[in-house]
Amino acid sequence: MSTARLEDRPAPGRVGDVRKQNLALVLRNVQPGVQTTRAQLAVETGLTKASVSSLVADLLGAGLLTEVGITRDGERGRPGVGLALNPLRGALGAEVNVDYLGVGVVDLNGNLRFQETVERHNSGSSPEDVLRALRLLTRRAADAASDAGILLLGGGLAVPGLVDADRNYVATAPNLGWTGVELSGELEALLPHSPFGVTLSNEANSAALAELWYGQGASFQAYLYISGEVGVGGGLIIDSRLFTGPAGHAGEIGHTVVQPKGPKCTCGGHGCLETFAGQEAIFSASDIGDGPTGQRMAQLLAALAEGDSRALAAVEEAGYYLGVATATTARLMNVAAVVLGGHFSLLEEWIRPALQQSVDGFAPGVVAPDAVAFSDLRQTAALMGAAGSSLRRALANPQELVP
Amino acid sequence: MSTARLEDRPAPGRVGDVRKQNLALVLRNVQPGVQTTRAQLAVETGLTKASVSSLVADLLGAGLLTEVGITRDGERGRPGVGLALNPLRGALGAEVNVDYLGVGVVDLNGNLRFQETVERHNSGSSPEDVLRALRLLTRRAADAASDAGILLLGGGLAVPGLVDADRNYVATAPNLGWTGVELSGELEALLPHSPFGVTLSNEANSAALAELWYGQGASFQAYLYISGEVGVGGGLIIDSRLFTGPAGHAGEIGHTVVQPKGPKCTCGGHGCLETFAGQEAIFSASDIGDGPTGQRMAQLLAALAEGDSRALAAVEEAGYYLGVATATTARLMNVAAVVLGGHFSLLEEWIRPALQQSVDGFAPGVVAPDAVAFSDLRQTAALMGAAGSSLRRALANPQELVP
DNA sequence: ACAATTAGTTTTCGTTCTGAACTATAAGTG
DNA sequence: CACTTATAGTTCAGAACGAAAACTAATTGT
Repeated sequence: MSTARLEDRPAPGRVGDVRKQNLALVLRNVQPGVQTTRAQLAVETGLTKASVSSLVADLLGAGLLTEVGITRDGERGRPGVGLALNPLRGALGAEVNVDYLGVGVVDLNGNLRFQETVERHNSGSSPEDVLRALRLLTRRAADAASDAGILLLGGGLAVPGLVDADRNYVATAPNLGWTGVELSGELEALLPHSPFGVTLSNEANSAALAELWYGQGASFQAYLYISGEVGVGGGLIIDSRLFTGPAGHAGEIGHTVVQPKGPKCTCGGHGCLETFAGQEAIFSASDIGDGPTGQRMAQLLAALAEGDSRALAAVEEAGYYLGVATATTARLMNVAAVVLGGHFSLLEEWIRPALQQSVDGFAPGVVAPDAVAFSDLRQTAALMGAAGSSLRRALANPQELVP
Repeated sequence: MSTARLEDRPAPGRVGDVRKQNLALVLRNVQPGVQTTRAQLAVETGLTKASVSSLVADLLGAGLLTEVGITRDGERGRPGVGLALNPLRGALGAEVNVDYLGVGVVDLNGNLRFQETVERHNSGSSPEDVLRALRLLTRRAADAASDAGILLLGGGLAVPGLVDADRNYVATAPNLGWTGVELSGELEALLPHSPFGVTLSNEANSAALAELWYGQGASFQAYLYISGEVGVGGGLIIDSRLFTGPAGHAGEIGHTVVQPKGPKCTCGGHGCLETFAGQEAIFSASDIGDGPTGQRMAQLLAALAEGDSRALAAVEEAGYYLGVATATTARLMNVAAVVLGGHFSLLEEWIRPALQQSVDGFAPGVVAPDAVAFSDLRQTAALMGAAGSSLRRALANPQELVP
């Protein structure tokens, strides 16, 4: 994910880079689902009308913008020609998780135009088998996009593990049982010949981005996203971008120390957040037996609804330690909002008060009540984030599509 | 400090911005204390020789570079003209701390050309009084620079508190007793008419940067700096830059939660790192009475040397909890190195083993032994960092000095 | 019908980089 | 010692691009 950092320093400075920058600058000023005009873009970007006209011509040629007729606004003067992001361009999003596969198509306006999820126990299968199964889904998604006239510019694949996006490499995905998997060929096969290719991402990171672009996070520009799946994943959004850290693995909130005297964790440490807020921790503290995740979750929710004291205590404890981690993040990184996703969304009613009380105790006045949000993207979060990342890459590098 | 973030997007929107970028690009490729040539710069930057010659001419005119005679390297061909950063350009660094004032002059090659520290109990005085006293020092520093032929391009003032650098505003400096102080006039008075002015910074942040540019941190590009002064301050260096967080206040490691069951902290929370590793905590746990800090510190060191069990236990506990905070930072932010400064430097012998053991227990294999370093900049750290920031501003914006 | 107003295009100009040719200065060679 | 080779640096023509200003187009108001 050092890609994001490379973008920070567009450095050299050929004269041609100016146009590259300005193409992206103009495009950045076209909001999804909002019409604009050349004149308005000139005002917003500070470029002259002449430059904007020329840039827009290129962007129309690249298929990223479309003219949508005259915008007669009743004002005096010649009406502008409406411009909007081309709804017939999109990206593929895909997710491999422990017990399901998901695919989707998101268009440039941020609409989820197609979506399909199938249950599949992936922790036993080899990466090749899983990706073969996924390919059947992506092919259907690509066909659906094609039928709707949507051209897919690229795609993203989210997996629950540590990835190196630059090398298409999954370093480790504990819950899938994958280690050191190189997927360049498989990614290309998911969506052949797309201009921006298919890139790997971490599932919690992608979900965090989905929340930013398409969900609750839109109201903050900085927050900690905590995803309750089999493990406890995280993503840090700062300045409306994903913070990846020096080596691309930031946001591992699940293994921060929230209780030095706490129990041993699978990561080798102890007192990690995951040992209190992970699925297994909550289920076993609630005295819920083995079984499929969905079923155990239903049992837990039933127990909570009945007021079962063990279940209530377990979820309250999870909320308490989520509060510790949130307080520490707020202090250390100056990130004073938190969005909870995955299974935590289902537990909002019980987690919210415990978390708020905890965070107020540890960092008074730092995290306001309206800075605690719960995701409602559910199972589409990661795949929408993966698709969104691909769309952002296209929007940030429009010159690659200019003829 | 949103300035730092603006620099992230140097977007060469105008054609003229290209030159601005390239001036900085060329300058960035001249290492302090290392000679280079136009030809070498052309290779390193990827620009043509023609462009580099033109850019270098401007930089010579701006006084940022100097020609240092012919570099006859014995190789065939015409020898290049040596180019180096102009040692006759520098910046002022100043620090207001609880019990001393410090000033210094750092030149473009990173040499501390002048330095003076005076003891002064500042926690009682008003900001006006303190800055008046500081002005006497900065005037002497400016005179010394002038005598040495050094032109001061700007300056920096480090204070132990939360600052808003863009508005020259100290939001709060608990240990000085300052709240909501606006210092624009005072800063200008410290160094009148300098091209880049004098800017405010947080003391721990500046020390962290000094460590990066002039100290131990040079060997890492990402680390957590922890400063033991009256409080426990911190600075996060990521990608060889200071990470300021969304609102500019990141790095407050002293108030991260390391022990939920721990004692109440002055910040209103409890179990903060500062309650275990702060000066007061260590002194009182070591049974050392009141007195001037230097004296108490000497007592502590003596007790440790004698093998006093209470002192040893106190410092060991501090190391243990510093390890917790370091482990959490490593996991959350993917920052796997730590540099300790301030009074912690003096305690290296006793803190190092406790910290290393702790961090290995909580995040095994994440922080290598050689990724734990102790500062040896002592009292000059903050002022060198403040001066360095000013020099970096100049080097990053050379066009402002081009005639 | 005509003025006023806003949208967008055309034209000219200045800036800055690139590339190629050219000059300058050294070390090696016979 | 002249000549070749290699490297450093300059000069100049050409191209890309945005800025500025003049111009055309399309609409509302009087």
